[in-house]
Amino acid sequence: MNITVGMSGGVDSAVAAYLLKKQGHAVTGVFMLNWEEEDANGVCTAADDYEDVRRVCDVIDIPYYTVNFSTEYRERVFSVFQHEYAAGRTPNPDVLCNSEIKFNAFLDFTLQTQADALATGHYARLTKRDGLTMLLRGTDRNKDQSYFLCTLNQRQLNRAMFPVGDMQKRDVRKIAADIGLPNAAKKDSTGICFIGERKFFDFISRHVPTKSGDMVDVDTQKVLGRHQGLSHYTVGQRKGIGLGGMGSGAAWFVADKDVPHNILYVCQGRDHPALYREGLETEGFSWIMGESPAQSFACTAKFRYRQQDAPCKVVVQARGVRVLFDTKQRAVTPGQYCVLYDGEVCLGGGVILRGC
RNA sequence: UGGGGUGUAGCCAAGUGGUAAGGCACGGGACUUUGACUCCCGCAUUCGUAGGUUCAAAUCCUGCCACCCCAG
Repeated sequence: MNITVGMSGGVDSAVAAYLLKKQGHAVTGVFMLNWEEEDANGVCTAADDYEDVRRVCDVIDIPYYTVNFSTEYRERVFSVFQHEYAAGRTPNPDVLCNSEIKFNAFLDFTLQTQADALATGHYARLTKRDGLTMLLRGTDRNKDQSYFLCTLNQRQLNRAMFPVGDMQKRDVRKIAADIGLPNAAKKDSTGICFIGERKFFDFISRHVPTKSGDMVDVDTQKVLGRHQGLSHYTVGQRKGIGLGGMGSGAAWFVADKDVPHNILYVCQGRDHPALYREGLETEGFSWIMGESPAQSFACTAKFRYRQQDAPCKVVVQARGVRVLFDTKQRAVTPGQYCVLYDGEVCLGGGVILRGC
């Protein structure tokens, strides 16, 4: 097969490319440049990453080149990111990036280049069942990235390959080291995909209009201070509230946001009841199989990445799903994705409209 | 300008003669392909201020300053 590997400069995609080449496929490494802003130090990290791609591909001995989807990224991912924050929600741009850029704009592009499939270094697995492509959690429980792939559809998954999805991260690094890949010990990348680690407060300030307002105690309704713009806060957040020396002495957390009135509601104590929700509703829901398994059913849910699965009941609604947790969950956050799982199988995901 | 009280880090607050607890906030790091959470580390040579007593004072004494309360 002719396989294009989306290469980031990291070990996972590098080893993915190596494994496919070793299996006899015709592999081409492609580096995507989707964000052209320098970081706080004036450094363009993408240049360093591409340099790693070059060196890796030389070692593996495969052709490589770079493509630029920064326009598509800005229009289809970043604009949504901005609108969501402006609306008081906390978006997950990386989920959107997978469905709109990597496995959409980029996938289409690679197919036009005669590639048969697009491989990435994601920790997730694919398997066929009844003619459908199922998305499974990555074998490495600590690295599982199926959450980020929750909105991919059959068309996209049918052309996708995740060569390291059934491996442990440490084994991936070992292979990288064994074959002499220069990035074998490179630190895992973090931050928004393609944008990278940022001082988030400043980043939001630059890209989203913010307006300061009152911080109100959810219990007493008293104004305790000023917030610096609702977009800077996420439900359940502790950092940045700046309150101290009051009440019980415990830390304060963001309980809720009133966007129309520009009020940040805060509460004291990590386990304050105001932080808990019985369930949630999503706006729309993307089913991996194309449709829901039933009108209502039991399964587990993650409503943020790297969170333990919460057992729940799901009811499919006209738009989206309604999820009722077996036990109350802390900090259900509008804008984040609620991803459903049936054991190893990722059923799909939808954006959280509200906790309830 | 009679009486009483209080002044310890950005905030709250232990400590009443033996060489500055703790919490919150904040900063840094770890974790992490979102944002958060979490964890770890750091954070008052100094206790309103000026003197005095003492081997030794945030702790005792005196003056001054500030704030609060009661009475005027």
